Amino acid sequence: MLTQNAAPIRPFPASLTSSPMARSGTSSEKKIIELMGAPMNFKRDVEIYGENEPADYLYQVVSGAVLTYRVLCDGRRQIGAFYMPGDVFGLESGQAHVFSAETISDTKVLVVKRKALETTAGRDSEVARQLWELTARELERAQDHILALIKTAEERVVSFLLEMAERASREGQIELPMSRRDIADYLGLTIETVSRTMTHLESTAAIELRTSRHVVLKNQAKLRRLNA
Amino acid sequence: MLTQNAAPIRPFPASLTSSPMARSGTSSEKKIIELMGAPMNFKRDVEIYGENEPADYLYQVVSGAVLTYRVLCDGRRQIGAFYMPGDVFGLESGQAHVFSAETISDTKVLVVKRKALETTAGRDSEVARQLWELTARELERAQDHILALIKTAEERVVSFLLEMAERASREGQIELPMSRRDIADYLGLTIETVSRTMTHLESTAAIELRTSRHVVLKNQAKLRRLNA
DNA sequence: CGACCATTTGATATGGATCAAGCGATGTGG
DNA sequence: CCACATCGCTTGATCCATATCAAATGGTCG
Repeated sequence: MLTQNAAPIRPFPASLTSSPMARSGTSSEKKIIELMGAPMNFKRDVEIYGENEPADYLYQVVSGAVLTYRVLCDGRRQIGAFYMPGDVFGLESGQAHVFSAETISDTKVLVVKRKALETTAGRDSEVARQLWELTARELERAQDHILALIKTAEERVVSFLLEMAERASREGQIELPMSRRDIADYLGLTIETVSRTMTHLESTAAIELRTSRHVVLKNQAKLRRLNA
Repeated sequence: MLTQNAAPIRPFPASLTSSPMARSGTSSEKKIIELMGAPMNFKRDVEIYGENEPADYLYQVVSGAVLTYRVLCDGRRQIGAFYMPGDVFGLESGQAHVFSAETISDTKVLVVKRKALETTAGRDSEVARQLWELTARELERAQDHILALIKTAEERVVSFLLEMAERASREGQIELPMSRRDIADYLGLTIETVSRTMTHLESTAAIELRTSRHVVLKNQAKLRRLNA
């Protein structure tokens, strides 16, 4: 009945002490993690961190994809977000992670020690601003997610597709890294409903399913109308 | 079919220029707005700001209560959050508000010009940290809200009651400032379902409804069990 | 090629929405 | 101060979107 998978393998790079570099007038956009991060690789379906573990690191996806989730006592799983190349995850206000994070494809990330960042932020207001902005963007994403969750099944699926299109498409073609189960748990639906809705969207010529993971947006105007 | 009400009256205090004060090593916890804020009063059911208006101010509730919401094109309303005394709202990452804010009782707030705060944050890392923390807390709240929205009706209502109990109760007695409609739009349910669920919780002795707005938590253990 | 897993499709069940009264508290005008 | 109108809440009856249960299909990897 549980939705989990993933063997918990969680190696950390030995080389992650407070790096003593870069603190001058770094006004270059979104570069903190790029500058300070240590690269790390994960296989697909591997846990990067678990709920309740200390939130000591911040991650940026370089390639691949990651999702975060929480599980209710009876096994229902809520996916918090999907992270694609460029996205930052691992931000938490408290000391411990509220979500678990796991890869959905082979993934390369940059990792930064959170303490190091916060220390730097104390000195460099530009770094502080960037951290704030990351959190604010994450908040905005969560708010959009909330909005999606009050919609009908079809609207949720459409929001999802449009969101993915914005983030991971090449001219209306989306290559979904996640399974139907993941999509369902993100949207608060069942896999059957997600699947049926996709099929229905295809039958109305709004999309085309080259394969179950490869979606072509045939009629974006229509999709936007369906998005409520 | 629309859920709106509230006449849009939106006065701003003339006295809100970047105040030139307080910038030293203010390490006093959560005091930025208290220090810099100008008091303002609103009657009940009054709009404080609207979606798409410039997000120039930050607010802290002193007394009363405020809610934020978005409306979909067909009138469905999603309430983002309820703000009680001490809570800060109006934080936005972009230049414009994504939510509207309106009072649900006569309300006193403290108002700070956002630019002033951000300028201060550029100089004072403590202020920057506080701004960040506020945003992070808001994010956490949104994430909990998401989790609530995948649950059953009863679980949603219970989460809501427990949340309110944490924030606005005196020994298990909650005085709800919001209507059933507001609760329903917060939880993604109908007023009928909220009402029925409350009645059902009362019939199982989990709560007592002194009046429709005055809830007594009779059996918190049971409620917590029902919360999933 | 065969086993396995993800996805789709089909049949049925159900939780919550919708439609429709009733009821009780609050406020207003006579 | 009371009669009445109003509004917010509750309760009841029915409907429907989505869940659940079940099976078929298809794609992938040894």
